[in-house]
Amino acid sequence: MKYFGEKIKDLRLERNLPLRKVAAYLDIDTSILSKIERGEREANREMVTKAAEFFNINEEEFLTNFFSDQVAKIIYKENNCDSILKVAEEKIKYIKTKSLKQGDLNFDHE
Amino acid sequence: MKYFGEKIKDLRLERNLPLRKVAAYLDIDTSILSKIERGEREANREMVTKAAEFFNINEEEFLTNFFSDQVAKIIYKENNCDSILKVAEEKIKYIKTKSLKQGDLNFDHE
DNA sequence: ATAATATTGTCTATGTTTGTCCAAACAAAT
DNA sequence: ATTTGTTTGGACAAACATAGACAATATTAT
Repeated sequence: MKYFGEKIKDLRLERNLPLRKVAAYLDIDTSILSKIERGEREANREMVTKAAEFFNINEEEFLTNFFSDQVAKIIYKENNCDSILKVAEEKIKYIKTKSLKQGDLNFDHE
Repeated sequence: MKYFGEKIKDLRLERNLPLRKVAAYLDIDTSILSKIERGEREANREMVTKAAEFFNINEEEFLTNFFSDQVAKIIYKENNCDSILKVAEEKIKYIKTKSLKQGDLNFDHE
């Protein structure tokens, strides 16, 4: 049960790499990677993709970890998290079926 | 299957109120409420609470609607939404049990 | 002790969000 | 048709958040 940064760190240590190496690949400063690993800064989607590439890990797994962090972060303080997730799931299903014939619940708002 | 703003709008129209009235109670400009109703701007938690108060609606229901919007918005484009939600659920459970004895997965970052 | 690595804090640039204000568009009423 | 009330849109500015660069400090290993 680790958040994204921790996973990165684990992988990095597992392979005995310095921040420098990974940071270089992700094209960010070591200090930033350090912060990401400790949850002090947020990664972004691009970094997730690159990191999956770098560590040769299934990207989807990484993305799931990354996004679930974000979701958890938004709602973990609420006391009805379960219903929130349930409703969110329904909304997404709804969007995905509707989006075939032009979405109504438009989050993008073009 | 409506997003938060639409719900507000429905309630407002149901009761034949102008934006002005509701906006005044929420202490925001009418133009902003108009935008929220149409999904062009985001509401915030305080507005949700106040709106529940104003319309005399169960606050939790409102909050669920509000937060599920946010969750959906973040992940709806991904193709593994279901796993994301599932993992998020687990993470939250984990946080909530752990937080009794000092959380590890700290999103707040104290 | 030295060198490599990692962490931390500060600064700046940049972007995003948020609200205010005004004017245009629209609707309804008299 | 003109007035009145309502809704919407856009310009603008203030407040806020975020990312990254960099330098200083701390930690670890040899």
